Amino acid sequence: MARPPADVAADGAAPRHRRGHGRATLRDVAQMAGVTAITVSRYLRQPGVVAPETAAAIRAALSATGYVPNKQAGVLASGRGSVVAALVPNLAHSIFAETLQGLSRKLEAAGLELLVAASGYSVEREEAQVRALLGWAPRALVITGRHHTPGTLKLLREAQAGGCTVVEMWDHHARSRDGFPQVGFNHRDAGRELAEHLLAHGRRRLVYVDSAVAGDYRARERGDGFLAAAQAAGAQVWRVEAPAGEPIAAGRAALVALWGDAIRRPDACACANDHLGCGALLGAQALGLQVPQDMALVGFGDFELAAHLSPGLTTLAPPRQEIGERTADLVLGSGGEACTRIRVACPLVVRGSS
Amino acid sequence: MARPPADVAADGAAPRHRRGHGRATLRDVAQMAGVTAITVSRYLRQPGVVAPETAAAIRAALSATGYVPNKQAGVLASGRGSVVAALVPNLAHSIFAETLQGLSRKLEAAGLELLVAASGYSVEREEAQVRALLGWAPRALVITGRHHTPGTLKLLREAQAGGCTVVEMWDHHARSRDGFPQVGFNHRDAGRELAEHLLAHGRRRLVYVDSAVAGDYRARERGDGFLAAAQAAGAQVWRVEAPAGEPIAAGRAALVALWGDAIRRPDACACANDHLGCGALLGAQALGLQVPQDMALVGFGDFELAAHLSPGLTTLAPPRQEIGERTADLVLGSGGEACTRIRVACPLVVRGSS
DNA sequence: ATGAAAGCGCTAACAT
DNA sequence: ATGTTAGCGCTTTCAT
Repeated sequence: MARPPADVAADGAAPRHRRGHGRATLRDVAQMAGVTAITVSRYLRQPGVVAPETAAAIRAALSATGYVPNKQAGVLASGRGSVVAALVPNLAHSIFAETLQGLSRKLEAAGLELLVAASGYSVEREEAQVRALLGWAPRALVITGRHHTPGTLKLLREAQAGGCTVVEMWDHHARSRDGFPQVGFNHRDAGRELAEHLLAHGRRRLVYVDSAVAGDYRARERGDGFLAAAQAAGAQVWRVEAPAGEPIAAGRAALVALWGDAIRRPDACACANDHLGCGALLGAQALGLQVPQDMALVGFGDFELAAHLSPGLTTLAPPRQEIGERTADLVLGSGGEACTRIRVACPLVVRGSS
Repeated sequence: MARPPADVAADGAAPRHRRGHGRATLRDVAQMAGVTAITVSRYLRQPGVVAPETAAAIRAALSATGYVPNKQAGVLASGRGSVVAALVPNLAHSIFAETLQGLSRKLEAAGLELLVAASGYSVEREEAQVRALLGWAPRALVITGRHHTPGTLKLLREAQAGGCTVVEMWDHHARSRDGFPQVGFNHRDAGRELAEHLLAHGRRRLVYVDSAVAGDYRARERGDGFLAAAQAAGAQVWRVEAPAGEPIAAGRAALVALWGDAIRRPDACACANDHLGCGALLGAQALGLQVPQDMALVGFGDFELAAHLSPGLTTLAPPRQEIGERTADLVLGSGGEACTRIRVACPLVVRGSS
């Protein structure tokens, strides 16, 4: 243990209780090395500026004490933090988890740390989390999507004004009202692409199975694009909502219900995501349908399962990790300051289901 | 000394160098409310102790300024932080992502925040990350597994001594040399259980396909348990390593190689994880084998894919989210201080592949 | 119920 | 190349 018992009598006045948590501080290291705190501080940041002998003494003291710098103090004193805060709907969803992994990897290389929170697709929770995250004075705040409460927007704008880089990921919109940097793709266009694919294959009775998750507006927008494109082509098209609950089972149930409706039976079905899509595929097979002959199926997300069913599920493949990496570039300022609205590709992956 | 109000109009005289990042502080709020900073601070923490009128004035000032408390300052002054740091091998692996989601959800409810990092299965990177994370004086440090470098162990012990709760998750060992709280299950036992299942079904030529990831010692330990149990039963058993690269393809390749070896062809194959296992299953099907007649297959992890192939892959289902939740309980001190070594169940899920 | 003083551990600015 | 001083924004302790 490095630190002498709680108080020092050199002061003359009665020392108050020491409040620290007992770990070695810069002063402890400095005393041991026979210098003052600022010298150690300087050594830590630019080892070159201290004299070689001093450096050696400091190195010795550093390892003898097992010194770990207190970052809160550093941030407070310097005004610049090394934390990046990221807010996603759910940490476990593979698309966001992979994005965070990409983000984390690049940030780590730059010495930044990642503070995360999950909003559960609720904009109210999102606002509370943004407030809490901003309390750390992060260097950047990465948020999912472009739909936020007015309160959140206010917080984001203030943070931005205070020098915090704000990035919206997983979306891309040419005329976004708030104007934050973005890294993503347009979900309306994505939905449109799925419809056009099905139309090109001769489908004329299209249905969009929407997510049951209330706050998933990106799924909703894909549906909007899907419906618009199908209507523009003069095809029949409508939208249903998947039942709540476990998404693969929900997709299955949705498909069974759709097929059961003899009056308005679709010949193609687009699902809001690949979980629903794979469920629908499994449901179709359970019903003995031929996919894609009886029913074409497409999804969104390119989840792992989609590639390994047979037939495979046709889907759109967002570059999950790349979104995180490009976001990190933006945060690090190495992405080219010129373009702060990055559109990533979201290619169609055609498999057997369509 | 006296800091001019934040919104000074007559700022001209360059009032010292102000180092703050311009956001409203407690003092700004206090001035506007006609009280001092400490009163606002108290109001924030225990609204009941201030007079109703004062409270009203403070509330008004709070929302007028859009005050966001600076947590670094709070932690520094109070000595108790609200950050929990978590270190996993990879944020994108579903098992860890779900654990983090469970952890995050429970911590959020308690007002704690989550700082994450990914070690990439490297104990050296782990040590660097632990050092960096401890710099935030976290209330708790959650780490994956019980194998660490001596340097990491030293850091962990010092942190623990300084009041930081240290938890090892995803492992459980009765006589762990370092003695940190744990939340997990024993991987040797898990491997043994897989072997016993296969032996009980009459298999006598068993192979364990180990992970190619160098630092995945838990996979290695499952293999140890698997081999020990098979040997104890007098069965033939050996271990191979999956090829490096994308794990489903690797599992496939491993199975093809195994079947191709006519001299030592197994009748059952346990894979280090379900990615390899599903790959092996797909490989067996590609070869035209009957699963499980020609070859029984088991995996580990209960990844989503395992349930949806046909036949389904028999596997061990670790309670991924529960591990995060129980870890949170430990961190929050609500898990019952009595037992700091929590063993969670990891049930065998028998499907068609065995 | 509110305030004043002190200081958490560190770094920016201004010395030397 | 190293030290001194002041202060980041907040909360503690001790007063009123």
